[in-house]
Amino acid sequence: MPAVATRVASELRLQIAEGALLPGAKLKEEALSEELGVSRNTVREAFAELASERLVVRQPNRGVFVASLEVSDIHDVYIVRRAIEVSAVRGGGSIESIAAVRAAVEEGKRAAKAGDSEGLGSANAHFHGALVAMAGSERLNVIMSQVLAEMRLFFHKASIDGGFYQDYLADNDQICKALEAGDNDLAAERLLSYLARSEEHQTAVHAS
Amino acid sequence: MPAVATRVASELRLQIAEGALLPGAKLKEEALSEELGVSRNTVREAFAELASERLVVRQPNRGVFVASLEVSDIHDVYIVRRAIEVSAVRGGGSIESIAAVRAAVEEGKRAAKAGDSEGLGSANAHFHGALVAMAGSERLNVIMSQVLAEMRLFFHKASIDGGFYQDYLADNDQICKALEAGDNDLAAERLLSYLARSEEHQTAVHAS
DNA sequence: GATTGTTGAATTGTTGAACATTTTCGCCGG
DNA sequence: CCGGCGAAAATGTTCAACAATTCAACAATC
Repeated sequence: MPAVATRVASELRLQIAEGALLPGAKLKEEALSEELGVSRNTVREAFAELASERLVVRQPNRGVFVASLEVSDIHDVYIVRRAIEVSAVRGGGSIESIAAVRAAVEEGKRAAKAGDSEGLGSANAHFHGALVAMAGSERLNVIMSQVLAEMRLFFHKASIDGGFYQDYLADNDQICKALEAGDNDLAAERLLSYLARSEEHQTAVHAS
Repeated sequence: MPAVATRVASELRLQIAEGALLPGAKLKEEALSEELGVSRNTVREAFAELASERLVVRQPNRGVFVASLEVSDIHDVYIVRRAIEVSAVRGGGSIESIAAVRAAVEEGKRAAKAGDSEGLGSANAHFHGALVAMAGSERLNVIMSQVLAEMRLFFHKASIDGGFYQDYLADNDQICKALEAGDNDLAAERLLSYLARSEEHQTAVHAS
């Protein structure tokens, strides 16, 4: 992807992740074109990239909108997560890749101690990314990073009730311990349990 | 994606799948623009779509090329297949979704009887697509369809040695029988065995 | 009053041309 | 043989225009 279009896509990605652009918001080509000092065509190329990541949806002749996830999408996303995360965990990983998982757990602990709610969410994403990275597949990593980006779309609401990451922190530690002990099946079992609870939680938050 | 750009992308997708555009071939914007009677910008939008599907790769300032898979890519793709196909099979499916799997098996048998090698490959793709569809996840279906499209990139060479689909046909039937019997774990086990053999085969063909 | 056309402005879709930037490649001198 | 020079070619980006579509406001009809 060309340099300028990539920059524009990154900028928009950032604004979506930060919540500056809320789900459902319309992205007008001309407005963005002026605001960012690039041509409409370049904005369009950026749109194409974001659309491929499902961060925006393109409605023909109507425009592009920041993706907004329905309750059914939540379930859909968790099906994907179960498939790739559990598969990666079952396959186990190298010493280094497990160390990366451990590092993400510790990162979460530090954030918890510092009361950094933002950092906790970030560490949790790193943890699950590290799980998938154990499989050593570039494609799987890309898929997972897109899934995590999609999840940020509804984390804004979910993270309101603080302290809900606390439980997950312990889960993550347990999963990591099982991996370090070489008991991949136990790790997978714990991960499945975590994912079930997480999905339930997210669904509950968004049903209201 | 706009209408014209979509049409162009489909056209290129077809030519790649048929082997009219071989891996590594360069796609020149101006040439395609003239040939298809669309503007360069539109061709670029089509490129963006194909790049997101990994059918072409974009090398900045150098152009776009039909993707060409290395041996390491083969392994990578099979990691993804193991993750999503096995997960879907383990989760089982509805009566109708299993019927779709059965339909793909029968489609393969008909093609075999007719000596239609092309149809055999197509039926095999349908079979594995139907397996993933059991999970009922739109995202998983999209991922699988892209993986299958990628695999067509090196099927051209592999399908040369005829009769190699014959064995797979029996495998598919056995997997389907296990699903129909409700024994998802057995189906998953057989699928894993199939995937291992298939990967070995593809690797062998491409090592030469 | 509610549904249905109609009109016109706003937005997206697509084109074509122009220019900047980068790569490619032949060529020439050493 | 080769390292650099420069022209040609291809991509990256912008700009301006027009076509096609959507959308909202308003008129018309029942």
